[in-house]
Order: sequence, then C-alpha cells, then structure tokens
Amino acid sequence: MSVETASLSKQRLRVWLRMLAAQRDMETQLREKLRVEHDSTLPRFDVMSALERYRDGLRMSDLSAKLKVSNGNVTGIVERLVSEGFVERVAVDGDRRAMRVRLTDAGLARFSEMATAHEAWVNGLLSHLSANELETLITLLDRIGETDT
Amino acid sequence: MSVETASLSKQRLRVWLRMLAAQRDMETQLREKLRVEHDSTLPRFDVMSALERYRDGLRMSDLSAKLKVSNGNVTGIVERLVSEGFVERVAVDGDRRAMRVRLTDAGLARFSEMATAHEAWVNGLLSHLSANELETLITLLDRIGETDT
DNA sequence: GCTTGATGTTTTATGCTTGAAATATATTTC
DNA sequence: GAAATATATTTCAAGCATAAAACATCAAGC
Repeated sequence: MSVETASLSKQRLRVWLRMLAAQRDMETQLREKLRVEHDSTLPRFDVMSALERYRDGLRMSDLSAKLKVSNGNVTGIVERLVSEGFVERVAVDGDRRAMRVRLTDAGLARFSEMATAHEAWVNGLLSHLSANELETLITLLDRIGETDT
Repeated sequence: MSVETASLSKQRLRVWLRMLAAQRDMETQLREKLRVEHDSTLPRFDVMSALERYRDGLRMSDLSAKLKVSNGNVTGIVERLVSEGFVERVAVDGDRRAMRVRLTDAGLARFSEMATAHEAWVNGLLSHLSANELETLITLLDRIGETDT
C-alpha cells in the first residue's frame, strides 16, 4: 500500500468519525428538546412525520421500510403512539394480515406543533453554514450512498 | 420571514435528514459486519478503541466523557467486555470510589483485528469521495459544532 | 471529628433497536 | 382443494441509551 493510499484511508476514517460526532451532537440536543418541551422522542417524531406525509396511513411494513428500521421496532413505537391517542390502526380490506396505521386528528395537531419547533431547532443548529455550504454537504452526503456506476 | 429565509430553513432540514440517512446506512453496514465477522458491536468497539489509545486505562467517568455517553451506559458495556475477558477493572490508589478500566492482552489483540477490518470497511464505504471532497466534508462537519464567535 | 457538599460509580425504570422465532393469513402449485 | 411457500405482523431475548435515584467515598469548613 502506497503512502497516498494509506493516508487516504485514514482520512476516510476521520470523515466517518466526524460524521458520527456531528450527528450525535445534533441528535442529543434535538432529543433533549423533544423530551423537555414536547414530552416525546425522536423515534416517535419520525413515525409521525412519515404518517403526516401519507395521510391515508401506511402499512406497518411500508412504515418500517420508509424509516429503514426493523418491523418489530415499529410495532413498539406505534404501540406507544396508539396508547397516547396520536395514532390509530385500521384493518386493511382484503388482507387480514395487514394493518394500516395513520395519525389521529390529535396526532396531526401534535405533530404540527413539534414539526415547527423541530425545524426551528435544526435551523439554529445549522445556522453557521451558508446556502452554498449546505448545498455542498447535501451533494457529498448523497454520494456516500451511491453504488458504483 | 422572507422567501430566502424560508427556503434556507428547509435546506437546513434537508441537510439534517441526509446526515441521518448517510450515517444510518453506514452504521447499519458496520454493525452487521462487526456482528457477523467479529461477534461484537459498535459500542464495544468504541470503548475498546478509547482504551487502546490510553493503554494505562481510563476511569469510568473519563471513558463516558470521551465517548459522550452516560455513565450508566458505560457501566453496562464495560461489564460485558469484562465478562468476555477483553477488559479489566483496576482499583485506583487513593480513591476507593473510582475504577480504572483497561484492555487486557486478549482485548488488545482482539481490538487490533477489529480495527484493521473496521478501517477497511469504512474505506470501502467512502471510496467514492476524492481527497478534496473528504477534506471539504471534514471542514463542513466540524463547523456544525462550532459556537458563535 | 462531624456535617455538608461534591465526586465517582452503579442501579433502576423506561424506551429504542436488532435479529430471529412465532403466528396468522395469502398465494401458488400440484 | 390440500400442501407448500410466501408475506405481514407481532413477540421474544439481548443489548444499547438515557435520566434520575441510590450508594459510596472524598474533601472542606467549622
């Protein structure tokens, strides 16, 4: 392995560590805010956010696919949202295995409040970066997931 | 709020969502590799990594500070590493409250294997990006955590 | 030397997360 | 239409994470 290759490898490692650190810092602050000011959590927020985009509701499996988490995970989060009255489960016609899940009116109202606050928090956390820098970040982050052409 | 301000806010939200997505994708792959190929986990790897840098060991509170996780969290992870024989707890002279934690020889050997593989995985996941792009990413990610000057 | 407060760590309660097994229902194949 | 296979979801066991309380020890001040 050449010197250039070795240092490139180390640089990639550094990028990964910075990604972790930046993400963790932001997540810690967002979670704390959500907990203190809205008595909620990021996973609940994520689920409600997905359901807000699909007002007719989503099947459990669609929900876990969109959020990229396991089925069992979504089961638990939805369970809590149901018990809080923010989400309801509806039977799916023609398939008795499936369940459609959707926001209740209370859930939609609650989500709207949280979403406004959430956007403001993120806005504050990323306020140092210019529009150009934000654009650059999006481009680079997107390229990470790309498969080879 | 002006049109520019509104769209800048949305753009920041997009950046945050991309950060989450990119980080989650990478983490999912790294966790799976660590689980299947080394029968371990990222939290364990992180703890061992910190201890590898401080061969004389670290106090529990130093460890949780470096990793930026709660004390109770570290207690559990170290507990498992101890039971696996990779880490040992040593009494601290002059302070019977504290515990110094350090890698055993087996732990160091194990970590070395994992670290080599881990670097190669990260290397693969970020192989699309050039040195310049990596440098840009590091710079931008670092600026996120900055406090106002 | 006793109290008061600070510090280091673990414990507890709760929730998130995964992978794998279990359950229930649909679909396909013969 | 019965058997085999596939799909949708939940349950389970284990681990990770937090915040808050509990516990143990230390350090200061009186």
